[in-house]
Amino acid sequence: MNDKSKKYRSHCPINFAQETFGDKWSLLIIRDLMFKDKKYYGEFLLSDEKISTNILADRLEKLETAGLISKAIDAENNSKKLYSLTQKGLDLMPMLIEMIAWAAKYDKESAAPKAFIKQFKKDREGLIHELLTRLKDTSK
Amino acid sequence: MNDKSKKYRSHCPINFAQETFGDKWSLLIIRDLMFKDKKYYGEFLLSDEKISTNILADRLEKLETAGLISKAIDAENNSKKLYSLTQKGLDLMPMLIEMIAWAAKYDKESAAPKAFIKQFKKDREGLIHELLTRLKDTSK
DNA sequence: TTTATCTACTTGCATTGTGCAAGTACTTAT
DNA sequence: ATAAGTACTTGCACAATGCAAGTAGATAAA
Repeated sequence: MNDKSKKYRSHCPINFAQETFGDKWSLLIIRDLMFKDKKYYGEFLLSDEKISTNILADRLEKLETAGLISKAIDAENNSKKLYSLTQKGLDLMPMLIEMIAWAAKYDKESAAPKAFIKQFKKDREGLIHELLTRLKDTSK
Repeated sequence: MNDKSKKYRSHCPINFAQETFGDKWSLLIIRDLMFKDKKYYGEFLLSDEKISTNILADRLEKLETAGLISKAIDAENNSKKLYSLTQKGLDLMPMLIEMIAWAAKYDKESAAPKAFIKQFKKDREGLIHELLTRLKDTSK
């Protein structure tokens, strides 16, 4: 996309979300940033789902354009770039947590940690708060 | 897919969700069933995003195979088929509500009803309960 | 200081998915 | 008996994805 004139199929909120991060890969990148403390290009490439490098580059750029993530030079190594979630990206956490809870319920082989699901059922708000706090700490 | 051997890229819950309904159209169909009281093939075709008929047929089949929706003959008209959400599909409501809230926050032109967002902020659980109750009533 | 390695990409091409237009089959209304 | 409604299927062009290979700048090792 060269200009800012992205045309949405509609302004239905579900559609807006869909068009922003609803492809096969974007949410996996956000997951890696949000729950797996990944920060570097090379780390995203290592995820189980085996994203290919051209798609990763494309999605990182789209997510940055959409304002969900931001990119910076790593202070300790100028050849590395540091990716992180913006507030807009962090605000997806409640949605992702509901998604995880749903998948944990319906996927018999779900890899969702049991402690996570247990805490979700007991204290959803506390879980979200804890995760956000941890994210801010690790990015310092 | 001919057999049951669907191979997931991983059993990460985010990925499971993604592979179940993470294409460009599935969530819009679920939205129509969940919030817009649509039930018939022809009604889905009329949505603002203009899904094409071959894609709609394909997604309805996939969603049924995935157990998110079910299909029945309309009692009042044998040429019509009645689509509805299963429990597995209904269980996506919390996630969709979070998605709507996120999109309403970040899309300046969001079509999300203000009353909806207001109630979400004030009483999320009550909103979900109300919506589920209404769905069960209208399907009677 | 040259060479290798690391990191983040880009490019090319085959395969797969999507979008549009048209057609079909069964059911209901006239 | 004929037309219209409903839910699809088919064919083909175009776009997105997936894989393999290549490139460019920064850092580390000889």
